[in-house]
Amino acid sequence: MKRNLSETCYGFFSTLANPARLAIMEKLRKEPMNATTIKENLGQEQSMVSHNLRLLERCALVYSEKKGREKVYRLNIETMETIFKAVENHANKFCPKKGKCSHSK
Amino acid sequence: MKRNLSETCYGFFSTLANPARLAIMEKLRKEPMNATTIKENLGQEQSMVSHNLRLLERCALVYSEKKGREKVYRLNIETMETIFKAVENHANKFCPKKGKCSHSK
DNA sequence: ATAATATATGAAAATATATTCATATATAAA
DNA sequence: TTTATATATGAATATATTTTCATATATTAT
Repeated sequence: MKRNLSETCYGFFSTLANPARLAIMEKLRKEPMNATTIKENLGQEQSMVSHNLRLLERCALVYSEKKGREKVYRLNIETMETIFKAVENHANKFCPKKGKCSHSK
Repeated sequence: MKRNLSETCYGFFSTLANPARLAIMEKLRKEPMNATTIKENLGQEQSMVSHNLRLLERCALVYSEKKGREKVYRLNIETMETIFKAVENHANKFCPKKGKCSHSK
């Protein structure tokens, strides 16, 4: 399958490059959860959660299943475990101090 | 080593979530290269290349070695091959059409 | 020394993204 | 069938990031 890697990566990484969405992903890594529970657990605005879940789902980083009036989200474990582990390994091996690789100007 | 995964991921992904930087990474994936060659190959502004290489290096996604007045950059292959392959696999498996996972509003 | 080349830096301007607010829709409970 | 709950949507505002420009520094060649 012929794809442009840079473009694919841009979609992928920019979907993940957001603290609120990453917090959601970390929650979902533990267990599936509906949108309201996510909102309550993380103290995020309802509509922000909804916007962000849509982006995550579009990129197939999470799946959802409708359960009555709720919508239960779960992580795409196959992709995300690989990615989380790769980032963890990278950080442990190459980023000596908290904050080094992060967002100090 | 105790780290906050979300924060680590945020630094990592936001460093990668940029088309100009990804283009650099794709070039460096082929072979090491100095900043001027990158600039010429990609037609990017000199100072933008410099700013972006600094971000990539801070996050240890690339390394550099000074060679006279040039600076030769090379990919952190260990990390980046894993990541690129994971994204490629994800896209092939989960993102049926060009543009689906990408940036259509 | 002087000029040329490679890279770096900081700040301003341009652009993109996130967040909130008001409101809509859909489903279930009373 | 009215009310409550869960989620979605669009547009306005707030915030963050990127890009460019002017200029600085460092190294090599003349």
